[in-house]
Amino acid sequence: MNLKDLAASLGLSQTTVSRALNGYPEVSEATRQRVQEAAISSGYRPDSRARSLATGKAMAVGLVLPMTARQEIVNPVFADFVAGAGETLSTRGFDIVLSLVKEEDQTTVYRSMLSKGRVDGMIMQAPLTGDSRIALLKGLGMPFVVHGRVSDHDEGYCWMDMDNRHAFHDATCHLLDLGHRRIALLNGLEAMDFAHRRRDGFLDALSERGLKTDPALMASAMMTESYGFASANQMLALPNPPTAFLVSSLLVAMGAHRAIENRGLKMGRDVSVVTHDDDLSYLPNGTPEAPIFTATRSPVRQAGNICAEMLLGLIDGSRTAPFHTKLQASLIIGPSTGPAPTH
Amino acid sequence: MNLKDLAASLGLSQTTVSRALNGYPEVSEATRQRVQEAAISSGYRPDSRARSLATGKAMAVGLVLPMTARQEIVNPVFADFVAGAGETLSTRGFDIVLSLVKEEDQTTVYRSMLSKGRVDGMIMQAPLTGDSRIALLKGLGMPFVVHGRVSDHDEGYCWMDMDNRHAFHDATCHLLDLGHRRIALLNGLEAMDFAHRRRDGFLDALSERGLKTDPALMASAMMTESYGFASANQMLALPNPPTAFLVSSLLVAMGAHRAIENRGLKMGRDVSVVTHDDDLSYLPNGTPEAPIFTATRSPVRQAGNICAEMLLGLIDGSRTAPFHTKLQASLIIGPSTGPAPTH
DNA sequence: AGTCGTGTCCAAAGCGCTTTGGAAATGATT
DNA sequence: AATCATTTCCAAAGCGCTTTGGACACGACT
Repeated sequence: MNLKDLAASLGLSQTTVSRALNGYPEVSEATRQRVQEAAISSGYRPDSRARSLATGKAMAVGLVLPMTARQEIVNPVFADFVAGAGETLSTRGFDIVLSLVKEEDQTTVYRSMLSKGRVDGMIMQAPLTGDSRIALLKGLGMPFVVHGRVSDHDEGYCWMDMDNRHAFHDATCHLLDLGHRRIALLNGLEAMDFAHRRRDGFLDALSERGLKTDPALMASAMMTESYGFASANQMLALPNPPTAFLVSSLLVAMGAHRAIENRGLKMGRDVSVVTHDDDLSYLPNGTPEAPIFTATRSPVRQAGNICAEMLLGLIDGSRTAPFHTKLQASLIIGPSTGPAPTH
Repeated sequence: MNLKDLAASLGLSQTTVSRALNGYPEVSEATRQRVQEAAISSGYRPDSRARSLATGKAMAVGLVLPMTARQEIVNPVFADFVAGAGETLSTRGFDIVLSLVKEEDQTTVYRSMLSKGRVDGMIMQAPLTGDSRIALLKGLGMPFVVHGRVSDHDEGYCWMDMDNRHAFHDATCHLLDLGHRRIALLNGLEAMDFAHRRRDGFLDALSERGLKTDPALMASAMMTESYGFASANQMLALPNPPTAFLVSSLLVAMGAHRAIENRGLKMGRDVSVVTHDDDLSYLPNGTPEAPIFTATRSPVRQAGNICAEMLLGLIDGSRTAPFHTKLQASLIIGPSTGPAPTH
């Protein structure tokens, strides 16, 4: 059943039926009523392609996310981010078209987006340092928003980012204020741009207080629980072990926690831990009333909301690129931090 | 730059240009060469809507996933599942259109899919017990595959499922064989269909050996680390505590592990733990050589591959619904299980 | 009676592609 | 030289919608 058939069955023109269905005023209320009923009872569903072709609007946005084929790992924040973006987009009638991009095949990059008209704009997630995909997106001449940014090149496009540098700077200061002097950094893969910024925040805070960094207390890897366990365990075995850990994700913090307990130490008393918390729905940091870890929190779901909102502004023309949004993480104090032990 | 312009600039007809670009044989190699070069240099990108309208194929599949608005939780396996499905689909030129469906608004359910032509088929994830969405999908008259199934109604549509009942039956037997008699079940939300099946497998194994179940040793909730910690902790405090835990997810198992260690017990010696492991990329169960937990493993990413493959078969007509795929989990033996302590 | 809105509807022209049913040119065969 | 198959190309008809530019009827106002 298409519009033509529906119009014929009603003895009306396609124009009138289309207008009746889409709420245009040039049609009498009685006719509109009649048309709507017929549409429902006949199970008429408009063809989105035809409509999109006629209107020029796809009513969809593309979401491109990297899949490093080598490591076969999927970004754990993805689910919550997409939930946030989807939430915002669906209230405005937009769909999400996923584009899983393997890093290496730059030729077929954005294949789905390569054919025109599928989406009205794009959101890019998790840029790497010096990510070339941004230039690619610019070349497509389509509105886009980046979740995160590329350090050496953060102008000329829209991005939304958490202030990673500031968050880790503050977290480090918090530990320093508690008297900690040997602070370890368990960072994410430094190929990711945000990890870069976090390290900078950490290092700046230390050098502001005239402290030197110990390379043995800095690790960087994919953010898994096992990594947290192994590297914390190793650092705690050093002759001069750290009294505090600054950690890049809750999962890694859980590993560090395990390593601490495993050595008969108590987190928050013998060793302090501050972690970043993306506030993933399936990985809560305890409860709001009783967090497990002291954390710099920035809900990634909200980031999804904001990116979507920004992109929609770009698409409907109410805003023009480039503009940016920077979010500040909030420092949540939990029982995982305490004064540096004195001995 | 559209096909018409491109054809005009080459002095050819649209027909010929279209055929040259799409690899039809009715065009000379020289012309094809010329056309392809012109297409690239002019930055021609075909309009997917127009193409889709003309061919009748959308070259996209819809992925509907529930978002229980109440709990605001996102299914943690989603990311890996979509990675698997996306992997398979992208090699065949298919895109993924996401549809985040809030449970309650059944009216706008599959809004994106409600307008015709956007997708050629759909994959549905994480069905609830007695999920009404399956009837809805049937009504759309479009091929679809369900990841999981609905217990009381698993005929008449395509599904792919891990044999949850069998896996948990075997895991329970494994613990029974080790001499455990008080075994606790930390299950997922029993509104989820798979949780139902897992409980059945667990209960069947117990009753086969003539053992009764203790309601105090059965918990069911969203699968978070905190839940694992809290309920394991509570059960271990019972006058007659369990000697083994059968757990529904790695995250919950980590919480249980924490509770065990927290009480000064040692996992694998004092208390055994078997968990299900979806093999999520960002949440590995140790390493392949050295798993942390004894686990029933079934990679959800592979499930994504299979669902996509099934759906593609349905779409291209090489297979016809309904048919099913049932996967068996493999039992991985790790250090988290050992003989029941005797005292 | 003539004019002017105003409300209601329609025919037809796109949107940019694929595909059908030829047509023209070329070379091979009689 | 005439016939036929082959190769190479094209005009035009969709696909199903939106939207432009009227047409027509009707009552109101001069």
